[in-house]
Amino acid sequence: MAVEEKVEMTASEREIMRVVWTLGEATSKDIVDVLEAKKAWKPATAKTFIGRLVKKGFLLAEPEGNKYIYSAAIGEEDSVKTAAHRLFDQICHKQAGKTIADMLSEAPLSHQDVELIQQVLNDKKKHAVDEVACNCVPGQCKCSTH
Amino acid sequence: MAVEEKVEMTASEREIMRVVWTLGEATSKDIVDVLEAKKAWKPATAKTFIGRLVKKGFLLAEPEGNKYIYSAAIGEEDSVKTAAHRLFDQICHKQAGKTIADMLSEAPLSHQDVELIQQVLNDKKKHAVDEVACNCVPGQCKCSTH
DNA sequence: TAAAAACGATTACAGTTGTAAACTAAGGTC
DNA sequence: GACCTTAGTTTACAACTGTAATCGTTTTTA
Repeated sequence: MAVEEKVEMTASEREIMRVVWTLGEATSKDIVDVLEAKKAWKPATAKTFIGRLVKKGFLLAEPEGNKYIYSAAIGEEDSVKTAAHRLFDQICHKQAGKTIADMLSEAPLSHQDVELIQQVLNDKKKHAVDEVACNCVPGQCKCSTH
Repeated sequence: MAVEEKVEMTASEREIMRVVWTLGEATSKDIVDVLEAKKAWKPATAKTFIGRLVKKGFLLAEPEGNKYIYSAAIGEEDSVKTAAHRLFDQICHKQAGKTIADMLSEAPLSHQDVELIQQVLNDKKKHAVDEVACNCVPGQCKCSTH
């Protein structure tokens, strides 16, 4: 089960996390260097985000000499999954299928990805329903007129 | 082509938009009533969001007597698509497939949805590549170790 | 017609976010 | 040992967000 992200991670903070997810363990210098190149952030900016991520509990800071070794407290996949959930929570369940179809049509995919998705889809075929139940409040989706 | 949302729509603002998308045209009262029921927002709160949406250009306000008739300046599907894009912009292209598979596996789908997705997937099969190109900065994804 | 209700506009105010400079303490360098 | 670099901490500050109260008008209602 995915980690519950009660606190939110912003897009900027995610940039920091990506470095840590990639490196496994990173010093602030590792992080600062990557983001200075990619986003032209000043070292102080990256450091602010590091501090906030530690405070939010997304980054672990292990003291090592006079500095810290940072590592992720949450997995990248879980985090992306949580972000995707947040998006889907904002739309009617009935629209989920269409939305996924949209994303799918625009995503760059490898043969392997296609294969994986096909497998999941096959499984879905067995459990699909005739009509997805609406999860909206009256007046907040067109289900009645569907 | 999807509308470019340079300005962002927050989750709270999207709640307002959903009412308008559903009703097509709405008065502030229509909106206030739905959100008062769903989110327990005070009328003033909903009105603040309405004002911000108008300023951001997501809502059109047509004067009608002493009030306004609100309508959406952007389609719901486009908006959801844009939001999905923003999410995918935050992850490595190589992860798109896996992420879609995750979302797919958790989404509530109807037979019709499954059919639609299967069609898109079939099309994808023809254009899938052997390996998706990484769109990351060095140090920000594990492509080198893939 | 005087009071009440409704509507939009203005103001408020704390918390979050993006962006960073300044400060401080520890370590390495000449 | 005096100084520069480095890492972390503190402070700054404007914009955006969530959450609303209040104000000024207009419209409805008793």
